[in-house]
Amino acid sequence: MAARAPLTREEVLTAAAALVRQDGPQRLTMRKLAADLGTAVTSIYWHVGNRESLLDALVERTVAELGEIRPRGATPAERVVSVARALRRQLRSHPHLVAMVHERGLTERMFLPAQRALVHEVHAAGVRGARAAEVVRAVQFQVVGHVLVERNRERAPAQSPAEEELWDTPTAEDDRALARALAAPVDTERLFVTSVRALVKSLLETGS
Amino acid sequence: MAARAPLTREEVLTAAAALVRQDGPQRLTMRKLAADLGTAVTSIYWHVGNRESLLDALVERTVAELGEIRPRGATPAERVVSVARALRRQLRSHPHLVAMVHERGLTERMFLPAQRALVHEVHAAGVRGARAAEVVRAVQFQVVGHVLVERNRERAPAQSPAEEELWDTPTAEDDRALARALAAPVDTERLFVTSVRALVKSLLETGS
DNA sequence: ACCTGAACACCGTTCAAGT
DNA sequence: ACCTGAACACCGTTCAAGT
Repeated sequence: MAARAPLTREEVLTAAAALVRQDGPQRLTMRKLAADLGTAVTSIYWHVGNRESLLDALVERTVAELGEIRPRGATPAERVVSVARALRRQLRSHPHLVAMVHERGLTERMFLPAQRALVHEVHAAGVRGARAAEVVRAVQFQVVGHVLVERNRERAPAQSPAEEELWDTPTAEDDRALARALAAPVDTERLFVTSVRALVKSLLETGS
Repeated sequence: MAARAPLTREEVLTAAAALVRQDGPQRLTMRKLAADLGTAVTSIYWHVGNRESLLDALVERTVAELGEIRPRGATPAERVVSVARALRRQLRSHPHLVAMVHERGLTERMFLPAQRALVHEVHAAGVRGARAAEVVRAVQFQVVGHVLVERNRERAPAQSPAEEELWDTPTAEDDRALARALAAPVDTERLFVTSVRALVKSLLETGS
């Protein structure tokens, strides 16, 4: 039995990332992590401080790994929408990142990679100054909020009141097509694009 | 010392609600709850099953306590915005409800009280069927998402990169007013209204 | 500088036993 | 029907002691 090579901070982070990828941050325990690494629990503390700062470091690392965002499309509005879509795709490809960032109050962080691109496009649309800042922030809240709700619905338990009950005749006001549409599962991708497009259209076309 | 009156399910829920109101769901422990109630921990299990279903019941109870939502305003668009604002206000007056609902994957639940009102207004705007459902859902995701992000930012730790650094000259593209606006704290109420108004405007005015 | 086991102060939950 | 204490299998973290 060769003695274990000395533990490094990077090694701890990588093992923690693997654990989180499988089971989510909730289920990352210091003891399980130590077992995976083949060390004593207490060694981990020497390298990363404690669980809190371990998760901090993990968020930082994962965000840094997200690639740059390249806008696509003919008009500034289209390009803003493409930034929003790209960011959504990035976040969805790291499902637990969203939870980690949310739990740690760092939603701001999730949006940083896209901000530079967004500022550029809003400027290209001729909007500047405080108004431009408002547009950037509106898109930020829209995208991050949507992803949070989306992720949330995915891990939702069976709807507690059945959908049909919710959309009975009085609520739907005799609009059968509406009742049917609301009872059906949401096409979140489509809803996302529709919403962002609508938001951006209004915000970019309104005069100062 | 009079013997304790028999414990009831309602009593447990009320004590749990008080604990959650102060410290949030994270900090509600069965043992603390038992201590507050002056009973053995295990008595609680007899009345509410376990921690999971206790929190379920708490969410149900709190949502039921939210009042009805009355739309205000002259046009359907204005009235939809007023529903969104009312819902946001309700959710913000129960700060921990948002966290509980989110943790339990029940964001749908948060929106139910407002849905009936919203359907009515969208119909009044002449939008029906599947398109109407899309508008309702777009507003739903917008409102719930915004509140989630907002709550999240409020309990955020100190911004890890200082705001000024983020908004240095290259990123802000020589737009000093933009840099200043993005460095300043967000007026979330204003941002919320601006966003919802923009979204609703586009969605209600676009022909089918 | 790095690792270790023992120990502390917590958890949620089960269960047999009481009345 | 309702309550209890003891016990189980977990946590994160600290600390003195090792090399």
